[in-house]
Amino acid sequence: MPPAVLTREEVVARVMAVVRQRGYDGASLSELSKATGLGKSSLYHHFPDGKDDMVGAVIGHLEASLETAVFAPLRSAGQPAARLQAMTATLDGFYYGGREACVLAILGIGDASRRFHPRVKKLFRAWIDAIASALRDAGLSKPLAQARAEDAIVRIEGALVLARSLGEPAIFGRTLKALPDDLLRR
Amino acid sequence: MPPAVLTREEVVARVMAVVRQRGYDGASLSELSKATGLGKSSLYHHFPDGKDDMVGAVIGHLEASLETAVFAPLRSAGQPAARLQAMTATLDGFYYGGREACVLAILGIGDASRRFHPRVKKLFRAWIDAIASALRDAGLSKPLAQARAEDAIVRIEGALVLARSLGEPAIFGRTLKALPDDLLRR
DNA sequence: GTCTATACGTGGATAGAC
DNA sequence: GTCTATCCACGTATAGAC
Repeated sequence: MPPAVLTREEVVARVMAVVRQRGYDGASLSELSKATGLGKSSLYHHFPDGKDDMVGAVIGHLEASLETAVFAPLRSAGQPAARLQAMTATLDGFYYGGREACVLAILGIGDASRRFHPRVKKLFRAWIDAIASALRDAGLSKPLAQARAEDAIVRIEGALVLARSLGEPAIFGRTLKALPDDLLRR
Repeated sequence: MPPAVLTREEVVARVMAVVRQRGYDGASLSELSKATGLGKSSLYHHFPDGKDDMVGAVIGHLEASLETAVFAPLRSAGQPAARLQAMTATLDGFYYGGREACVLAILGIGDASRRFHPRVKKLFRAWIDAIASALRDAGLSKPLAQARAEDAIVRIEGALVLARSLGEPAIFGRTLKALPDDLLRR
């Protein structure tokens, strides 16, 4: 094994990939070690509190990358419809066209949920607020924008669950495609 | 501990409750033992292949109870709108008003997904078909009924994820309430 | 059918050399 | 910063008495 040229970012990305596929409890240190190319001790060097720290870093990464890649564009100055389409395009990439699960949803299960609930909740709230902001700019009332924004997340998360359960990623794509118009319709 | 007056049904129900809250990997034998009031050895007496067997029994229970409580009514002879409302009422109970996760979604994560994917997929398909049957009876075209039925599951599963992630069960209730009209609109 | 006791692997975590 | 070696707890699973 080469002397680990991975940046912290890359290590965190690989930890996220494992957690995404195996769940928090299913993500063992051995597997995380294999996935990152770092021995267990090295992992503890970078993440003194173990798995908790690693997943904390994953959430931190999500907080940052969602903010810049999803939330900020949703709040920007362009056409609301275009902003929503930008979001769906980005999400299609994030979730590999519906083939990968949502880390936030995964972290709502079992032990992880108690540990990370506050941050997960905050992230979902920020996401909802960002979508609602685009909808308000399109002329929707505040309560309607809020409700539709929540519905957007509902459909995104649900589409991921169903697409993966059926082994039909296309369901996610269809859902994303319909989303902007459905949200903006009056 | 009394000589276990629990029926197999009750044992399976308690296993399901644990899996629902902790996930497949998080559901340890010790916890299952505590929850059922049966020692580990007793569990192996009833379920020789261990956790796999137990979760298999949980899925069997779901196959049966969803068929009688959800699918069959959806295919029955009443008004389509009434059949859909019956479904949402039943689901509200199944999921404790949005406070409990969906076992099928839980089983799509990690190890469990490989093991149980075929049965989970079949169950989702049967559910979609049953909803589509009600929508066809309401006059929708076959492809539209199919797409809307998939969207129904998308929203149900997504609402469960979001309601639990935000700690706002009401999101699930709102989603259920809007569902019949949304599905039937043309 | 249920229990106690136990075997054996793996999980998370640490010590200490390099 | 990374490794090897090791620790202990807990996980799954089994044996065998009652």
